[in-house]
Amino acid sequence: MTKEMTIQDAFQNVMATRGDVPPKQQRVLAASLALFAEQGFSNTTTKQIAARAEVAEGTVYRRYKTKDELLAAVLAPFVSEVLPNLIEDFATNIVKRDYITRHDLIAAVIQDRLRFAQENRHVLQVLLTELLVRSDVREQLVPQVAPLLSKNLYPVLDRLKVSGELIDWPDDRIAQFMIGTMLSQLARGILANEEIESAGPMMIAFLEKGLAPES
Amino acid sequence: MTKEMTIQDAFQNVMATRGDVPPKQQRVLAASLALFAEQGFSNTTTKQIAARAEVAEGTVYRRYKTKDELLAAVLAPFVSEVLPNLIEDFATNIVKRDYITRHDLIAAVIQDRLRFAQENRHVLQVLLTELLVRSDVREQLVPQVAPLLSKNLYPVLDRLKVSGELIDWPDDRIAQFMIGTMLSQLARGILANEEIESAGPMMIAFLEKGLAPES
DNA sequence: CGTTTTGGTGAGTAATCACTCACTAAATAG
DNA sequence: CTATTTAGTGAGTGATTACTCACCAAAACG
Repeated sequence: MTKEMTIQDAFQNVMATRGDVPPKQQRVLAASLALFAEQGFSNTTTKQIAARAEVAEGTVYRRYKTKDELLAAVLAPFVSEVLPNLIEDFATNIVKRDYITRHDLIAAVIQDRLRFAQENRHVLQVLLTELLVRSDVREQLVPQVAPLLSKNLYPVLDRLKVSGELIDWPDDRIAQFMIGTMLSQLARGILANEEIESAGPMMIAFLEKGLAPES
Repeated sequence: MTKEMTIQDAFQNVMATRGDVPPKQQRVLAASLALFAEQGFSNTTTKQIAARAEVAEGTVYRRYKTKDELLAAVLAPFVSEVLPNLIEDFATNIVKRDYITRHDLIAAVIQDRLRFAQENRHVLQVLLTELLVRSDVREQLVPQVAPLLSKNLYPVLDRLKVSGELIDWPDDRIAQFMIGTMLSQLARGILANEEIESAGPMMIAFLEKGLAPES
């Protein structure tokens, strides 16, 4: 029942809210995402975007007044729609069970999120790059994502700690190790042009043992 | 006995080889590294570099003919001197012991490398960012780093697998999880402006359990 | 129907960029 | 000493950039 929402879905969500977006504007957004992922934001010119979207350069500036607004328009729906939906969906699915094992939790996190990372790897790559380079992006996104984890993931972790299923480390540290393990797979996908999916079972086993409580 | 070589040492090594480099050129390299880390390579202008190094803009181009060469000059000594030294040093220290436990290995990797990451976090940040964005950097560095791991780390891993100290997974997967765990800490340092050092013991415990052989 | 609004165009512009070059200063060589 | 090389300078340059604007076409409105 997990939603497999891609960035395209999110675009359409946002668009549905604001009336339908003309097709050429959608092409501009798609071209921007593709080029930002391939070359990075600041190595991409508005001329290139116009060329790939097959529109005039003026069209690029019709809706978004600056290149920065264009970046925001690409990333914002992902952060404010896609990501929250995914996390909340995960939380409600896990929380409603009476009893959760460590394996349940980790398998759920890894399997769904790995698919998600595979589908949205372009946005993730752009987001990651800009996080490293631009402090303004950092300062906007960190306070938006952090509470999502606090509200949805951390309560589940606490439940598992109480029932002796999970090691008693700070929630943010456990989250760090889970995210880091997935990140390593994403990095591998980018560096070696490798498929992400197949490593699932090993990642689950690794996390399951690494996060087991002290015997 | 681990060498704590910083990028400055590496600069001086390379400089010693090629005769002494004039002080203004060193200032150019230092200013470049600082600005690349703060703003990213392509958001940094040669004018800014000249200003921070307090030299004329022409001086920036005296030794390095293009901005790209300047990036290479900043990254190259790190990859071709600092990194190999570190890895080989680690390997010889570990290999000469008769018997290694999983704990020995992981503690050695984490403790030394964490210090290293802390000291060289600026170069690492630049390197990481450009790896995400520029395929030419990727294609130059991957084949230079991969054999280092194959020659120095993988034999040690194999020994541990044989003696039942380590889970029987492919070497590259084990390396991935170790690197990923450290990367997660680096990411945390960048995102939250947090000190890196303190998390050592938890990272060691996490990896030690996660990489234990199946009971 | 005329009028207004909306989406789209592409030549044009001011600013900025990486990079050059003619030149000076000083060190080194012979 | 002169001659040559090396380090450094900063005004200048052509190319490129993000962005603008006068204009057009068609749809929506009344």
